[in-house]
Amino acid sequence: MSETLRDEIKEKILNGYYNCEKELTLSIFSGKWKIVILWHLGVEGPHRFSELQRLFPKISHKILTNQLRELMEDGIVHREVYPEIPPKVEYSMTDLGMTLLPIVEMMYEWGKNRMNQIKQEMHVSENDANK
Amino acid sequence: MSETLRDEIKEKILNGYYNCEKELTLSIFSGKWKIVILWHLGVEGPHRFSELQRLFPKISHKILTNQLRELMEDGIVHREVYPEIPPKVEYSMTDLGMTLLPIVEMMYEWGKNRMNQIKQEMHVSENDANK
DNA sequence: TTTACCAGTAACCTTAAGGTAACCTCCGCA
DNA sequence: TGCGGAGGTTACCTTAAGGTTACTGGTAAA
Repeated sequence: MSETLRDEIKEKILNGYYNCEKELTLSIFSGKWKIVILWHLGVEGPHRFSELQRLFPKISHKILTNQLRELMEDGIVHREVYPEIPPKVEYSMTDLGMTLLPIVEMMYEWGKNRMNQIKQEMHVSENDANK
Repeated sequence: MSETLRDEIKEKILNGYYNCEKELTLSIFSGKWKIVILWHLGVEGPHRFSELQRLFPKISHKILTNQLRELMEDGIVHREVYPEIPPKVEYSMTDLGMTLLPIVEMMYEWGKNRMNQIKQEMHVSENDANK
């Protein structure tokens, strides 16, 4: 089977876990940090591990490794090791990963609009409370 | 604050849990059955509870209720109760929900393409194994 | 009288995702 | 001698999502 897909996902495909192909897509980028990682790698280009750490101060070392590894196994992200001292490891989007970007961008636009609506409603209800 | 958003999500917004607005979007439709529910309601129109159950034989009663309730709380799905015997409850997309459909459709297209690639690679590797 | 339909609720259990904290390695440098 | 920076791994813990099972209500049909 495909060499660029996590075993867990392969299993789900074979077991008929998915009702529809869109759930495959969701499996790829659902993960607490994945879409933001994709965004940075896709829009800004390759990043070192420590750069990503600095971008997301709240993510722990292990979790970042983990999220990147899964993205790699799914063929979305490429890992390039430079044999230097101290080590340098760069993560970048694969061609396949880039095809995911339009979806992420739509999610960004939708989320931005929705967030604005929510904040407006929030202010309205604050005013209501002050009556 | 907004009356059409789950308390859990409101909390996440206030706590600065999200790094970016796209994660709000993801929160809305990440859930094992949500995107397929959205798809059916969005493309085919309103459905009764029992119709949805028949569409997804593997989903349990409680889980379906749960997924629908969350979608309602987030303002994506509308619930209409008809005071009949036996009870009739119809679920449909809200206007807000419909704005989510393009994203779901892109996820479907991406997933379909990716699934085809995977199946091709699968056959290739099967042939390799038979050499 | 019992069964089935339709929708919902509550108690409980299981698993996987996310997170913490400690370790390791290789080297340069003070 | 020992610290610091690069990236990584391991053991362990916590939480929430998903799931099973069994209960409720009212009525119509067998």
